[in-house]
Amino acid sequence: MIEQEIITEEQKLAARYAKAMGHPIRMYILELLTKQACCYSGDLSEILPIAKSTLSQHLKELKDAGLIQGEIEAPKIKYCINRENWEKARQLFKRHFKI
Amino acid sequence: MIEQEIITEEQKLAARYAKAMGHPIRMYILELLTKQACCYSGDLSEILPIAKSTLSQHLKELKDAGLIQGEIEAPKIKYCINRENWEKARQLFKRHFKI
DNA sequence: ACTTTTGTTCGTAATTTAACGAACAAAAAT
DNA sequence: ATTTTTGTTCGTTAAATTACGAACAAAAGT
Repeated sequence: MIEQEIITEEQKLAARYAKAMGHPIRMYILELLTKQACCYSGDLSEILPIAKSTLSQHLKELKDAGLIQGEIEAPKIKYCINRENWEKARQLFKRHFKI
Repeated sequence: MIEQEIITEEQKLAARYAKAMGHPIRMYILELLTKQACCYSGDLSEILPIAKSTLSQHLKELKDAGLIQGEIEAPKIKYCINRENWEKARQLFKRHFKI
């Protein structure tokens, strides 16, 4: 055998998504985006009690994990859920929680 | 109003659970425990490619998040899912992912 | 009483995360 | 051609995470 892997790729991916969701601010953003399709980071910046640079970091993490995507609508950026990966995450957690 | 909270307690709790799940090792442990009821940490120690002290830390995190519980069966410790909190997490993620 | 088994705690180190303000970049508006 | 708006990047700091081996503790077995 080439490599004896104990932890599956699916578990790694599920952990990756979970980690991205593992902060109240990011959980808030994700829930907002599943409720209302899209939002501008400026809107979030007004609502959330954090510096805009911090918000930018959180958005980047969600983007890097693949859970959201940003579309330029100059000079703003419109953020939406990344449907494809969101569906993947949904399936993984569905199995994880046996829903 | 006393305090203008933007982020709900449910979002905080969901983020707490997500954070606990946000590591491949912990995801593996949780999935194992949902598949086979219980396990001893010694069993995990044999399977997983990490030091037993590191495993102990991961188990403590899952315990602190409330997702698992340990029962002493001297000299071993038997770990199980914490059914009550697991159900709470399941409900939170069910809503989060609209499952 | 001693040894073994089992798992935690301690001490340490490297890395990552979270947070801020300041500086910067890009494009729209004036 | 400036100014404004918008959001990222940079530099920094503090705290948390991940990891290890060594030391320790508790209880069972000999």
